[in-house]
Amino acid sequence: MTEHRPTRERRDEIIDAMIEAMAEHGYAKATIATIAEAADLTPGLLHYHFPSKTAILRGALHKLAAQQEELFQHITDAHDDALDALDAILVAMLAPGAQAQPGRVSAWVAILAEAIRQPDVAAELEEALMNFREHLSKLVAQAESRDALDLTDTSADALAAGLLALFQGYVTIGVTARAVVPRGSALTVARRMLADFRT
Amino acid sequence: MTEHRPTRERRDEIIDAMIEAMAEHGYAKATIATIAEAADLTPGLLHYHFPSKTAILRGALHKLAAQQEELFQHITDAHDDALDALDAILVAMLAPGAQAQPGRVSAWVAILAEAIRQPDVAAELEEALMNFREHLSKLVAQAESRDALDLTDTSADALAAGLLALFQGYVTIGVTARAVVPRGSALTVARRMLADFRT
Amino acid sequence: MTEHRPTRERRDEIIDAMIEAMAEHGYAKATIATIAEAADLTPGLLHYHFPSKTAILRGALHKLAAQQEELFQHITDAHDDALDALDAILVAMLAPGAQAQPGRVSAWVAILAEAIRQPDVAAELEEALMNFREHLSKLVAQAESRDALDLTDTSADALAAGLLALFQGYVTIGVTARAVVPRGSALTVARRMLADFRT
Amino acid sequence: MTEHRPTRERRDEIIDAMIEAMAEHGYAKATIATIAEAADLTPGLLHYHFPSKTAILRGALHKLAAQQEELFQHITDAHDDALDALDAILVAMLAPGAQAQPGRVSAWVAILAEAIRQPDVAAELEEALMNFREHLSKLVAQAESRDALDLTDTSADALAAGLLALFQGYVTIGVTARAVVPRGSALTVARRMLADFRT
DNA sequence: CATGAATGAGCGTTCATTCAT
DNA sequence: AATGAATGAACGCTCATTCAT
Repeated sequence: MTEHRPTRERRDEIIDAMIEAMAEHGYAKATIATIAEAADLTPGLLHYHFPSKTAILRGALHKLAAQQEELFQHITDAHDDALDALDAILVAMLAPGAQAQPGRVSAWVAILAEAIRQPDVAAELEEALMNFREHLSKLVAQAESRDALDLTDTSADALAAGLLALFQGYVTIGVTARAVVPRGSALTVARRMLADFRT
Repeated sequence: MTEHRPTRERRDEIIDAMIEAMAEHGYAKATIATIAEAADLTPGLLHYHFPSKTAILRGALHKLAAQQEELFQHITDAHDDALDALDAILVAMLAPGAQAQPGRVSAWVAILAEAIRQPDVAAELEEALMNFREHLSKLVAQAESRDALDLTDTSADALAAGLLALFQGYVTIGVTARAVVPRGSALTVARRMLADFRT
Repeated sequence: MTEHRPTRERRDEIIDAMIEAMAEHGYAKATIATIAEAADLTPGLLHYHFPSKTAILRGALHKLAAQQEELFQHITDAHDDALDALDAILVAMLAPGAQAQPGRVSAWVAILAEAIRQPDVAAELEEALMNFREHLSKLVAQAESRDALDLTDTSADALAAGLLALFQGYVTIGVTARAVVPRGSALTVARRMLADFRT
Repeated sequence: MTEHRPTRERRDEIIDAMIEAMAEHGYAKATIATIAEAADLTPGLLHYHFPSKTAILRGALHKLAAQQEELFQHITDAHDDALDALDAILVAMLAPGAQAQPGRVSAWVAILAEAIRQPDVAAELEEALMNFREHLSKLVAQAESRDALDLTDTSADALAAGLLALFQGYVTIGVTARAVVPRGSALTVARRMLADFRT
């Protein structure tokens, strides 16, 4: 019999189990039973701690986003110059072997797909992406204010969104059709895509 | 009673019905019954023409890809200069209102999600993306050969893949979290991302 | 394997099976599986023919009410005099052994209980009871027009509703606490309750 | 943390909570968790004080019946004449607005429904109804002994049961199909139904 | 080719009850 | 006496697939 533990900890375990399950099978096949088994729990317990499967999914999305945001923040803190920080983020997202946890990426893409048909997931996703964009936007704006970037005809938000789209696209293709992107080319290309904005 | 018609036409109708159904509800809710109704057929008949639901999905992916490829080809044929053609493709993919059929985009993203867990779908998707890349790659290579593009440190395939990733990312975000991308910014940003490669 | 049959017939079989199951166990315990087994069908088939369990319940209510109404009509047709018809209905409802099918009565009470929490069932029930009342009301009004009944201070609808309440009460108590009503007393008492209205 | 209190009081609180919960949602939706919340207790504690959910239900039935019996007794005590007391009970049960607590009535009908499938509940219900009948029976017998009622061809128990059926029927219809009974007609009709027994 | 009823495994969810603390 | 996490069986329902006609 499973030991008793406070809800807070159990919820976290369940979320981790869902991420794990989604990484392998996508959301639809990440059944309550599968998740429960992965966490060595019973199906009933999952619904004791969460009102629905979607709620677990939202929890997973929130956690993945928080970890990503944490990574961005960590990189940002480690660099004095905004442009350096931006480049370091490019490296973290696109360098070969950067996606250290391919499972997490699969889980992320699975969440994207769910967002299409579950409005509450879409809302949570939008919030997360908005946070990422804000983070990138701040760096871009800082660089511009030091005349390190030229945003003529466009805006910090626009460029940040473009970078986000680039990340998202590379990641998605990486999971579904790896061979399309020449090995190691993502970082190089992304850097040159950013180059024209540099002064 | 529905009139008898050759398999080839029926298959096409079924595929259209699946695309339509997926556009509205995603893959999971695009049930055989729903598709059958949309195509004004009976569930049994779908399995007469296709061995499985996945097979219909592959057909849908194939058709959407073919239509996209056709669009690329049409644009390419209409421009003498490779760089002009590339720009026209950017416009077609990213200009505001370019995604004239948001349903098709939803269907496309739904297919992406399925590709994660269905290897045969992933294979078909990879083939389609590879074709797109080849098309873009050819245009890039042509432009380079005329010294209109500078691919130092990278390759035509790499740049083509980057553009593809950018399209994919913008499209995905557009469907799931529209507010993240400032209205009308996609095309402008994409053009400047390409600018550094121009000579 | 069960033979194929048109939906109309299957629906009727399923409704009968639900009535049977409710008679024995009430609605909550009349599970889809139980009903299916009683009709020698598979659970999935029940949902092929009905959208929900409640829909089957509504069907059962409709059928029971129709049969009751048919009985009323048959009795009415068999008597020239409205008062004779009313008395014959009292006999049919309250005479000892009148409730030839105690199971049907149990099913009816189970439906009553469901009507409390399912608004759509309540609506269907109200319609059925209204029909009964109308039928009794017409008989009462006929009798009054021939000066066989005196409705001073009240109305045909009111008396009809009172009779309905009396039926309902006797039937309910008969199913849940039989010993409370002295054997054979229901018809006698009901007749005397009606007596004061007679001229 | 809830203060410790003797079992007797806790049991009463739990029973009240169940009545409250049933009034709103019927028996099936009156879950242990809901009841516990309403009583500001924990689920585990309910099973400390009661062996099962049915036991709580029996307690609720007992309490509602006791309150009804108390009302009957109070009315009886307030009238010297048995016939006056009977009439006052009719008023209390059937006058418009008499059912001051519609929730209690809903709870009562919900209990009726449970009695169909739970024999121990049926036994408790029968006992309660028997007590009501005895009470009415005593009043009827008293009136007869004073030659105020004529029970030729029937008995005090029979008439008492008939009145009980009438109450039950009006109450049941009132909860499930209010429109069937013309507003304010119940008391008038019931009085005339009793009239023929009067001397 | 075509129909649509039939199948059955599997899904998310509920909930009375148990039990370690 | 009290907590609240844990259990597990059962529920209504979905749906790709099969098949008699």
